[in-house]
Amino acid sequence: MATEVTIEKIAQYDGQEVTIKGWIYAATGKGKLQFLRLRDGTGIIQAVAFRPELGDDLFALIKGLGQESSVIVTGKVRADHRAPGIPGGFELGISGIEVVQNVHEYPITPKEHGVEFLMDNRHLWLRSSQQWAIMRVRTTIKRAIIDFLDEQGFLNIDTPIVTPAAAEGTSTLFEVDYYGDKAYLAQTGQLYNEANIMAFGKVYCFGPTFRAEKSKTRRHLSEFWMVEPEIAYCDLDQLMELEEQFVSYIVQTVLQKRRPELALLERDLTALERIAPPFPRISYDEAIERLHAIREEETDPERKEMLAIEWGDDFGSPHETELTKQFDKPVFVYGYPTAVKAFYMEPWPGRPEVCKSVDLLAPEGYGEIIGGSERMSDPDLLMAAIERHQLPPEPYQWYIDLRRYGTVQHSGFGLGLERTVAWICGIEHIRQTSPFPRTLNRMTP
RNA sequence: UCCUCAGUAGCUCAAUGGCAGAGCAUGCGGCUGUUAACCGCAGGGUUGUUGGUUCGAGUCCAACCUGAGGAGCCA
Repeated sequence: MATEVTIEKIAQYDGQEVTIKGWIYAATGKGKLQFLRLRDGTGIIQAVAFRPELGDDLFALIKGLGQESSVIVTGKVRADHRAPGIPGGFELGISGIEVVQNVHEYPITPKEHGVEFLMDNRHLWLRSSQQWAIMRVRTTIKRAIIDFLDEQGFLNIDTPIVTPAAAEGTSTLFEVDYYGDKAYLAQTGQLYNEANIMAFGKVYCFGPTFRAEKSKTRRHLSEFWMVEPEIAYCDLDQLMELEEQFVSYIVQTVLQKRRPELALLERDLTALERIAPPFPRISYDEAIERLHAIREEETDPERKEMLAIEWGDDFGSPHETELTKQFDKPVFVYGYPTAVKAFYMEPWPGRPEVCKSVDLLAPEGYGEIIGGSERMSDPDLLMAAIERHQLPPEPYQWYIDLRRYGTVQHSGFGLGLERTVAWICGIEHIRQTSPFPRTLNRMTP
C-alpha cells in the first residue's frame, strides 16, 4: 500500500502514489471516465478512474459505487486546475480501490432538501460540506476562546451543571429530580465564577447551559455553550476593553485558520476583516434616542409599531437589528435600566435607575452575543436587591458571603458560542452551528 | 402562549371540484474531463389524521397532529 495521507495535506504529495481512506461524496462519469469526489474528514478531492487503465471489471466496480460508499483508494496525485474539492486543485488518478462497503440509496442527495428532513437526518447531514465547514469553524472558535483566555492569565475553573435554584431568577429552567429534591440545569455559571475569582483572580467557565424558554426563532437553542470570564478588581470600562479584544482575537483567528471553510460558506470576508478594537460604545439612553429617530423614518406602519419603545423598556429583536445596522462592527450598549436586568448588577453612580451592564450586539442582525456587567460589591445593597426581586434569601447566603469577606469591584460576561459561530460563518439559523441541536421541537437524533 | 404559512413518490415540488404528474435519487443501457453532467428505458403513491359537504375531494368546510417563520423571553 502506498503512503497513507489526508486530503488536507494533499499538496505535499504532488506526483506521488498515495492512499486515502474515506467515503464517496459524489460521483459522475462520462463513458470510459468516472469521477469520484472523495472525502476523508479533512477535505474533499476528486479521484478519476479511466477504463483502459483499470480494466473493465475494476472500472465497472467503481462505476457501481453509490454515494457515501466507504472506500480505500490508491492513486497518483496530480495538479489539475479543473479538479474541484477542498482545498481543491489536485486530483487522484485511481490505480486501485478497496471497497469497504458499497452503499445504495443514501438519503441526502446533492439536490435541495427541506429543513425537517435534514434535521431528521442530522447524523448524516454533518457529512455535507457546508455543515462540515461550520463544525470546523466551531472547533477553531472554541480553541481561540481557550487560547486567548489562557494567555491573559485566566484559570478555567468548572462550575456545576446541577444547581439548586434559578441563578438569575428570570429564565425558565429545566427541572431534574435530585434524590427526591427539585434541582435545575444551570443557565449560567456566573455566581460560582464570582466565588472562584476571590480565590483565583481571573477565571472562566466554558460548557453547556440550558434554557427551557419556549423560544422558536433562528437565534435560540435549548442547550447551548457559553464561555463566562469573570475578573476581580475590574470595572465596566475594563470589561469592555477585554470583550473587544476577545471577540477580535476570535474573528481574526478564524480568518487565519479557516479560509477554505469560510469560502465554502460564501462568507463576506471583508465584513470580518474589519473586526478590530475599538468597538463603538453607546449608552442605553443614546440607543433609545437612536431608536426614536429610526422609528420616525420608518414608513411601514407594521414595522413602526414593532419599533415602538420608551425609556425603561428592554430591547426586542427588531430594536437590536435596527441599532446594529448603523454600525459595521459589534456595538456595545451599556447602562441599561436596573429594572430590566438581573438583580446582581452594580448601580450606576448617582443614577440608581441605571446599572453598570453592557451587552455586545453583533452586526448584520445576529443579535446579542455577549451580556455582561460589573457586579454589586456591597453586601447591604445586594441583600436589598435580592429582596426587591422577591428571591428566596437562603440559597444566596454563600453569594452574599463573598461581599462580607474581602469584597472587591469585579465584572464578567457571557459569550454565546453558537450565536458567535452563526455570525462568523454568516449562516441563517443557529441550529446549524450545533452538531446535534436541541430546540423547542426537537431532541433527536 | 400568540400571529402567519405549509404538509402529495425516498427528496424537492406540480395538478380549474372530474384519469395521481415532473425533476432528482434508485436499477439497466450509451458517452474520455465531469463539477447538482447529459441522452434513452424501467420500477416507485394510505395526497398528515379524523369527520363533513358533493354524483365526484389532493383541491371546499371543521377539528386535531406535525413542521417552518416571526413575536414575547433570552446568549
